[in-house]
Amino acid sequence: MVRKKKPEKYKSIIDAAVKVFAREGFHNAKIQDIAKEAGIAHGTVYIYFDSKDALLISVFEEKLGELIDYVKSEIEKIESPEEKIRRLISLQVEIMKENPNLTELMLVEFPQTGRFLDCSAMDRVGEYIELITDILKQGVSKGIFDSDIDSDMLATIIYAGIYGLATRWILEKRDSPAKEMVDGIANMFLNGIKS
Amino acid sequence: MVRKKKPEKYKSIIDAAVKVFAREGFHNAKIQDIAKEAGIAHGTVYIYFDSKDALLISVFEEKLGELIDYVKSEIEKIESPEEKIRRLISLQVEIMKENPNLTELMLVEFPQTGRFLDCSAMDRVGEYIELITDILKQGVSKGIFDSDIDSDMLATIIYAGIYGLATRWILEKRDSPAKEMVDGIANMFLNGIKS
Amino acid sequence: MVRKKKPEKYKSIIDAAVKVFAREGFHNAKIQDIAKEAGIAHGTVYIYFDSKDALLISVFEEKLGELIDYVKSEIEKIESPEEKIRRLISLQVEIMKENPNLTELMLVEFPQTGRFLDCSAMDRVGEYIELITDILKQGVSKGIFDSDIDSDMLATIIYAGIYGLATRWILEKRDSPAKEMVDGIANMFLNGIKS
Amino acid sequence: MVRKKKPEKYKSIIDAAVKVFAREGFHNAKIQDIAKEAGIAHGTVYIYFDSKDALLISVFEEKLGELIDYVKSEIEKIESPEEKIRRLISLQVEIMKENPNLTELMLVEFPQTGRFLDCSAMDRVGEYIELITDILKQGVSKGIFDSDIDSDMLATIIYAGIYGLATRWILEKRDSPAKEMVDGIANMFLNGIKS
DNA sequence: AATGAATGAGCTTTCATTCAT
DNA sequence: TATGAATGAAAGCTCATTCAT
Repeated sequence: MVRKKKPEKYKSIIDAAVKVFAREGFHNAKIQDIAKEAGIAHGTVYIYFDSKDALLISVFEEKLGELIDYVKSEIEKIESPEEKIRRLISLQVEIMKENPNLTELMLVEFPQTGRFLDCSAMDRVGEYIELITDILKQGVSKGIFDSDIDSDMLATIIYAGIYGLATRWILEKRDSPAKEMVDGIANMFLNGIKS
Repeated sequence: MVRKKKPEKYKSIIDAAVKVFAREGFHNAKIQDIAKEAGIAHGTVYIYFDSKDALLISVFEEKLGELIDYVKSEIEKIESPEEKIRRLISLQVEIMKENPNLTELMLVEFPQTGRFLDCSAMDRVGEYIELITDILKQGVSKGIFDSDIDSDMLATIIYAGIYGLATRWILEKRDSPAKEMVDGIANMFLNGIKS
Repeated sequence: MVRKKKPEKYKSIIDAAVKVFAREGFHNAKIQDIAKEAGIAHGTVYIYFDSKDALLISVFEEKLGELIDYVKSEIEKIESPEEKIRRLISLQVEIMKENPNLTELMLVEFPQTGRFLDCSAMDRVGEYIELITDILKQGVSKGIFDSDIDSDMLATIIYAGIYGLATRWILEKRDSPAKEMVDGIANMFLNGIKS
Repeated sequence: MVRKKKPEKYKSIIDAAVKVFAREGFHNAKIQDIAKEAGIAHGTVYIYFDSKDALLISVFEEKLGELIDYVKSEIEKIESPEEKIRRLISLQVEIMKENPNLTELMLVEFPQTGRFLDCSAMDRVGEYIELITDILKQGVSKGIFDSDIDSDMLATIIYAGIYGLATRWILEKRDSPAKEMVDGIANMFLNGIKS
């Protein structure tokens, strides 16, 4: 039997990269470390990825895609725009709790290193904001949200709020991002826009 | 606080570093480039700073301190908590517009690189959030803001919102952060918390 | 000489190696490329050859041997020493035209890389010069060539001339090595030595 | 006093490179070795040369230029075309004896590695052949050389002969390239073309 | 204080070679 | 035999830092 290039190894390198990039930062991370984390020889990394940069891009694309798809699928199950917003925020926080390394990478490393890379992952962020915009528009058309709001702008603000909150949480290594904080941010946003 | 007045060259290196770190990112920035930007030989940098890391820390401390002091002094001139919040947000945006390099550095490089540095600059951020907390508390005690709010948490959310908004603005290289957006974010926050 | 008949795949690897070594140079050539050229997996190369070096040596020995045997057999058919020299030169040029890759390898790669290899192929070159020496000696003993000439030295010069001419031809990627040039070099050599 | 980038160091790296490239071959030569040979740190090489390739190109250009200029200046002192040819050959042999490393590099490494480099040194070779062509043309116009000869072609043959002879000499590590051989090759060429 | 040539640790990347299948 | 994923030694190159001037 002829073995195929194992996709599990691809995944395991991505996962190792998430850990090491998050722990060390992209520039301080050594391919050697990632390989060690994945339990393989460092040369093997180059069978699956063209370069360290390419690995980072793949990490972003794979993981960001996964997350956004997950959030989308969860949001679709919900009818009420208000609940969608609450769910969006709590989902984000859940994800943060369960994938602190990945979150750290996305929030801290992606903006810094990603901007020098020619990378489609940036577009996924736009996609995510569109998701929020759509929810807001639904809410407006249903008369739940104030019709004065600029959905695009507000979507950005909400995204930014979650993003910024998460960043602070990450940077301060808080143990629990507090259910209260989720509700707090959700309430504030919703109070601010409800008609 | 006593601060020895720094020589001109010290300042010019800091300013050059702000530009180059923002342009290239900390890791890609070369001491050589910073020296060139400052119009000096690269060896000279080491007369004023112990290392590249130390230079980055000094940049953060000097500049972040300046900014926070400026914001504080502006806020103090205002009486109304609501207006203080509005002013805070618009100041932040003003600063962003006038110091895009510095803003970029603070928002994008500081979180990434700063966390590996043993650095007092982090504390200044806390100071800034306290500033917001104090405003909120004033508003609550004056009956302007809802007494249910958790000032600490909300301060973090507001800081995070501004931070996140700014980050997106930076990353998307928007030409104008839109007066509307400033009002939008201020209104939403204030609507959400006003009693 | 006893040579075990080599399997087809052995030959095909040698031929692929000639192409790839000539095209890329020995050091730039990858075993992978040679395998691809031969239509096999790169691991298979190591079933037939111990190492990349060994493959190069085999290429030299196989191909140089073939060529020298061919030239010898052609020369033997001719009686006149003068004609033998002319034939020798024109044969060399013919071979060059028909096997540009191999010629390039022999002329350009062999001297450079070959000298680091412990390799019997060098001896075949000596054999080739002896062939020329013998022709010259025959010519002298028949009174056709000047008896003053030092056959060994002259053989080297003639070999060198052909070699050098060919090298220039190779390096300049000339399309036609010009019948005239063959006659020119032959005439000059012969005029110079005829008694 | 401000030190300038020392040109002696540039020269010493070139000279070290000549030795090491000749000894090891370009691909086997390590920058480390060249630096050691020059008595400097390996990083220093990169102050003077952009890359290993660039170093090789510089070696070719510097040294080949020097040699050709030297030969030209010597040839100009001589009146008789016949003597010019003799001098040319003996000069080449002299140079070979005095600079065996450089000769080896020029003859063995240049054709092999040089062809992959975008390099003006190739042109200098053409210049050298033109020098021979001009001598031949002078001889023809003075009635010393046979008017039937094709100067261009013959120049190439003579160059090739010297080149090829030198190559064999190099490869066989002969101790003395024998005054006789110089005369032999000169005589043969001249007998072959004299009118 | 200022300069910039020199240093060398350390990293990414390549690819010949191995070996489990 | 044949395969090709995996290995890891080895080398080019960078750039923060030093220090003689």
